[in-house]
Parts: sequence; C-alpha cells; structure tokens
Amino acid sequence: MNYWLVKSEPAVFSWERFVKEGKAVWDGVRNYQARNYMKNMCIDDLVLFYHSNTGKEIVGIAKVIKETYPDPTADNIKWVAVDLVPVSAFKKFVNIEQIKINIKLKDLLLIKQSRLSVMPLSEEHYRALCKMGL
DNA sequence: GCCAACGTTGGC
DNA sequence: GCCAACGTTGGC
Repeated sequence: MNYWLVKSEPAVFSWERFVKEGKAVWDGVRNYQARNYMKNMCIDDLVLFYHSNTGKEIVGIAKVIKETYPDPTADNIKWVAVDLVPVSAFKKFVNIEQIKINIKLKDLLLIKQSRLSVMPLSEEHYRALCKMGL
C-alpha cells in the first residue's frame, strides 16, 4: 500500500465536484516527475486531495481504482492518467499553515517542492495528516 | 500583483 | 552540453 497527495485547483476541479461525480479521471499531468509517481500508483492506494491556490488545504481522501493508462487528453502516449474515487472528506480541512508548523511534517514534499502536483507520502506523514483532518 | 522555484526551449 | 530567456505553478 502506498500513499500519495494530489493537488487540484478548486476552480478547475474541486473536491465537491469529485464527490458529486463519484469518480475522477486524473489526467492532464505534464510534468515528468509527477508522471513517474503516477506510474507507481496501485489499485487501492490512498490519495490525499489538496486544494491549491484557493483554500490551500487538504480536504479529503481518495483511492486509486484504475492504474496508469495513456492520458486521453494528451497527444503523446508518454503521458498517463489514473482513475480516483472519493473515500471520505476531512472533518477539518488541514491547511498549509498547520502543515508547516507540524514538526513531523517538515520533510513533506508539499512544503519542500511546492510546484509538484503529484507526490508520494510516507505512511507516517499520511497518518499524521489524517489525524489532523479526521 | 509579485516573486521564488522550477521546467522548457532554442541558440550557440 | 551550456545557458539565457521565457513560461508556469502556487504561496503570499
């Protein structure tokens, strides 16, 4: 089991819409590092859903239901997509300020590499974030 | 709106 | 292969 965090601007694709639609095709990633992480996603891996730009907070947990396949929105087969479904919403959204002041989370890639849109989480980081949000 | 931190592109 | 110029992301 692996743990991940993905970012989405709520103005583009929000958690609310994700829940309403019941599923998301996670496509459009055009960054090699993010793509390489996506290729390592396995069915049933858990994924924290972060609202970037507006909100700047983790809003819920999703799950991988389909592993990488060619991104239907790309004109090159090198890009990939995965399918996600919502699992549960955070009771308390975990914003970036809270994350930054938590010493346990100081090595989180969300902080260290702010532009990365798909990133792995250690189990410890995953648990710490869930503890803050659930 | 600004800027830091990347990524990409293209000339050499 | 290097690097300047430019583009994008995302926090502030």
